[in-house]
Amino acid sequence: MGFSKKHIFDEQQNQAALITKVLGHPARISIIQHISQNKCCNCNELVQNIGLAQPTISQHLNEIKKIGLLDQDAKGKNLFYSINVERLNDCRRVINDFFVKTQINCCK
Amino acid sequence: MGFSKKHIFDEQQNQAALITKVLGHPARISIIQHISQNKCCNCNELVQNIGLAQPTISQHLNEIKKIGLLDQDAKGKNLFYSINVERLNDCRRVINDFFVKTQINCCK
DNA sequence: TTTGTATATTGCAATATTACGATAATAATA
DNA sequence: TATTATTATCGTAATATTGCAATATACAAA
Repeated sequence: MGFSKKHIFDEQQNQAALITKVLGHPARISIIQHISQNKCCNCNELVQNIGLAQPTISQHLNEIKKIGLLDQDAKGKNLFYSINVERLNDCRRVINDFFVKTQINCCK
Repeated sequence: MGFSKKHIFDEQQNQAALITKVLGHPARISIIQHISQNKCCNCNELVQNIGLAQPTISQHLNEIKKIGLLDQDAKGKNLFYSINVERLNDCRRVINDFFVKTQINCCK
């Protein structure tokens, strides 16, 4: 198969899984960290810094955009990325909720 | 390709990515939640409750074991799973660290 | 307009993931 | 011992992911 049977799970479960799936690659973790550390970060800088080919970085950026974590600011031929902090907090909350609920259930 | 170039990333990045990758499937989120809610939960109960075939559940359980999140207790022919709460907290900490650091970088 | 720079898209190869039927392995019970 | 119940493993099909070369696109500067 290869595909996931998403319809048998609820909204929350699919949402948590989607967010963690996007984070579930070291390149994407690294990209997010690098963008957060460098206010004006374009694709080329990521390519230089991370050591993956430009199309690969572009592809990973697209995955990260899927959960709304990236803002873009086009300045001439440059495209500067930044983290959407609100969305970052949303994601953090969703994952934290999962951990909190799981832990509470375990310990009662 | 299909494989990830893990060697170009640091320990922390790979660790965060590994944990989130394991959590990045709704079936595994669901399995973890179900085990946490039911003290004595065996494979069969998960199969009944989640609606995936027994080999599929078994496979997902193996993925979750990769990050040490599951304890097993064999009672006769039954195998009862429970959450390793220490490991759960470890994972929570790793992911939380990622979010905290990213957020701090964004807002300075 | 031509050239150069930055990013996206396309196409493809290699590998990984997801799912399940069939079967094996293990242990309790009749 | 034969049967039954529970879980793991094997094999396989379908799909997804990862990575990159080649190419396209968009914009700025010469």
